[in-house]
Amino acid sequence: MPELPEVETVRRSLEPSILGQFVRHVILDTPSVWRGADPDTVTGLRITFSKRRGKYLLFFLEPAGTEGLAYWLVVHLRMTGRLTLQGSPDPVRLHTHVRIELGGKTPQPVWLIFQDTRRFGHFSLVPAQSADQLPDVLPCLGPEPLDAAFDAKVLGRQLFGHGRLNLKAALLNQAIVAGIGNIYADEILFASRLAPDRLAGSLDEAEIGRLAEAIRDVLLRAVEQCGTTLKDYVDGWNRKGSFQHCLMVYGRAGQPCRRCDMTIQKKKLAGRSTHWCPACQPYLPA
DNA sequence: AAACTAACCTGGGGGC
DNA sequence: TGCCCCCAGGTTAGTT
Repeated sequence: MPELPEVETVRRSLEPSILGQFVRHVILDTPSVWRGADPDTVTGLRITFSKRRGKYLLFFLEPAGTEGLAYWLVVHLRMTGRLTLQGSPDPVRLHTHVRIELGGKTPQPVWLIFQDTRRFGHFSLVPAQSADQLPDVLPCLGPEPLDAAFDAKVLGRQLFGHGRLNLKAALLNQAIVAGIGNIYADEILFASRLAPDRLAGSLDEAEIGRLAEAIRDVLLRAVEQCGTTLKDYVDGWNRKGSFQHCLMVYGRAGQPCRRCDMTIQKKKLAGRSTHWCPACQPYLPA
């Protein structure tokens, strides 16, 4: 489920309630979702910083005094993971895997709850050098598309060497650009008027420019709308996103294109269902 | 290098 | 109502 806009929305919704809080207690209901250092290691540490990198959420945990190690708590929600806040550890809803009690800043404790139906999501707890140095448990990730530095030149450089990869696969490749998943890949390609099966190496300069612009534009608009809720996704306070109302192609196979009325097509590409408008996104450049 | 499959999991929907 | 198959927002590993 969660792609960059959803993960960013979760991060922003959690931040005010968890920054500056101390970890009081970690209840690990499903041990297999936890990797790295023992959960008890973080008891007494304070959350001082949160960050998103691609689809990863990172929390920086610092010791209260000068003694002890700092840690990164790295979370990936995969398809159905949810990170929400509640006032108590109960009720324990179905598919709850981790419950973390936070306190110290607020009079009442706050509980950070991790639920994940499919159990693909996971936590990694790793020692940290500094908040500037991201942990090496993160895989190789491409540039952040919402960073100011991201532009056509950066995208062109990232695509170089992947000339024979189709655009759908290229956008889904986290090492080329971080944070794009199946929904936004299709929406981005529609916005840039490029066919999903065009090869990355076949783009001219103008097309790379359109693609870079569409990546930023679609993701920014989706963040403004607090993400896309199709089924499971909610933010830290159980609120749904609203970008599902803005989708132009994803999930619209057989329906008329919102721009030209042509029927939206669907086929499997890069192993994922891919939606596009054959008129707005002709295979051959217009 | 890239395409393809299966794997990790659970649940929902469609067809019969 | 129930069963079977396919599908799902992600990623990795193994194979051709």
